Amino acid sequence: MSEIIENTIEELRLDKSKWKLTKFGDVAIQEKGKVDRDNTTLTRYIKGEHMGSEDLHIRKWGDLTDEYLGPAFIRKFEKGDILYGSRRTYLRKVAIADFDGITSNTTLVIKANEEKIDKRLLPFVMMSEGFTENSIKNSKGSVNPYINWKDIAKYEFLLPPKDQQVKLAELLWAMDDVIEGEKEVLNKIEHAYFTLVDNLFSKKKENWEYIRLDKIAKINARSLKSNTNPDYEFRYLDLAGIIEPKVIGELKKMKFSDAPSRAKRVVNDNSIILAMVRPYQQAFAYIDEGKDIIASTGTAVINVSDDINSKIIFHQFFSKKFTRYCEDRMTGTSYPAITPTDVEEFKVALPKNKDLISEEAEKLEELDDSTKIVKSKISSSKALQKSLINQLF
DNA sequence: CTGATCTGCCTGAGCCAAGA
DNA sequence: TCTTGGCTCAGGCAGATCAG
Repeated sequence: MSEIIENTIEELRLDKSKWKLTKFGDVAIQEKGKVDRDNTTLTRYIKGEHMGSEDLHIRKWGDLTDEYLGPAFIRKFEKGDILYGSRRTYLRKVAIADFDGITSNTTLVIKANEEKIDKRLLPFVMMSEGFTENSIKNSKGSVNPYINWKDIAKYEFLLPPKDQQVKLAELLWAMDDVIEGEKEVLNKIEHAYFTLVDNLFSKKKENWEYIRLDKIAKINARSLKSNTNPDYEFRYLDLAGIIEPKVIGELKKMKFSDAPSRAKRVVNDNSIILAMVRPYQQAFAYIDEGKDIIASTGTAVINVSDDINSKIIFHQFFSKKFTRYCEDRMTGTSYPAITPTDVEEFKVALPKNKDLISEEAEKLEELDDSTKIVKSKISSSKALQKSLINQLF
């Protein structure tokens, strides 16, 4: 696919001289239609939170009968309209409605002026860096920056001639199709993964044994002592370091003398790290190479004994059984957390047949790897689409 | 002294109200 | 009615404090 795009960009570059500097207000129309909520057949509404950043698709909505809805929700939108979140425009909330409904006064409802622009192309103009930059730069208000229509309408960009608009819109939507397809694949794989995890670990099974974790693993075995060399330099793994389940971000390098007091737990190779705070968020990660990583005391560092494939332990923490276990035990209202003791006492499931351990662990790893691959495909497809958008507008 | 828990600060985001 | 701006709530974090 990337080849097609390269070629298209090449082709367009030659022609860009024919593109016309155009004001956004000339190709887009702000819809201000209102809804009488007591007297309407419309049932769905869209709040800011229903729109995702950099996601053209509406995936969530509310139902009028659901719950109380603030009086600001009076704006009518129709299928095909573009919704634009006018508050905090750096969030890049641009979405296309695929049904008629109601939204609030702070969500702009926009229609394409189809005499000037192909309606399928307009949303991508709004996704561009230039458009977003304009919105951010012209936003008013300190607590809640927002953009006014007149400042959006002033925004100028290069508009291709109609025949090219059609081609570009087709290309961009084809890329969108690819991304949506990949997302669907991801959903399926993740579903398969969690189904397997729960089948293996959440149900009692014959020929499996249930063993306290501390019988087969060391938990928080090593801590940095206060007499540690102040110049000792390490990478610090705190809760912010686990950006999503199983994913470690860039870790800050620091010296012991500058480190926060909670930088204590020594991480080894093949360590399982569990964030004990808000365990339902599953900020759990597997560290292959743990040399010179120090974790915060908000985590449990688990090292499974060598004769057991530690991956089969790691994946159990993503089971419903473990989530429920945590929910039963965690304490604190604003800062719910489990303790190292809870981790020690958790009973892990292991097949009595040792061969089965590696076999199941491998299946889990395979699904996990596929997830990673599809995720990276999605992010590179998105990056490609984004870079095309920014080369165009 | 070490680890667990509390408290308060900061930020993000939605909602609402006053002013033009 | 539109524009502008602040209030409020919740999440997240980290230093302070507490308890064994």
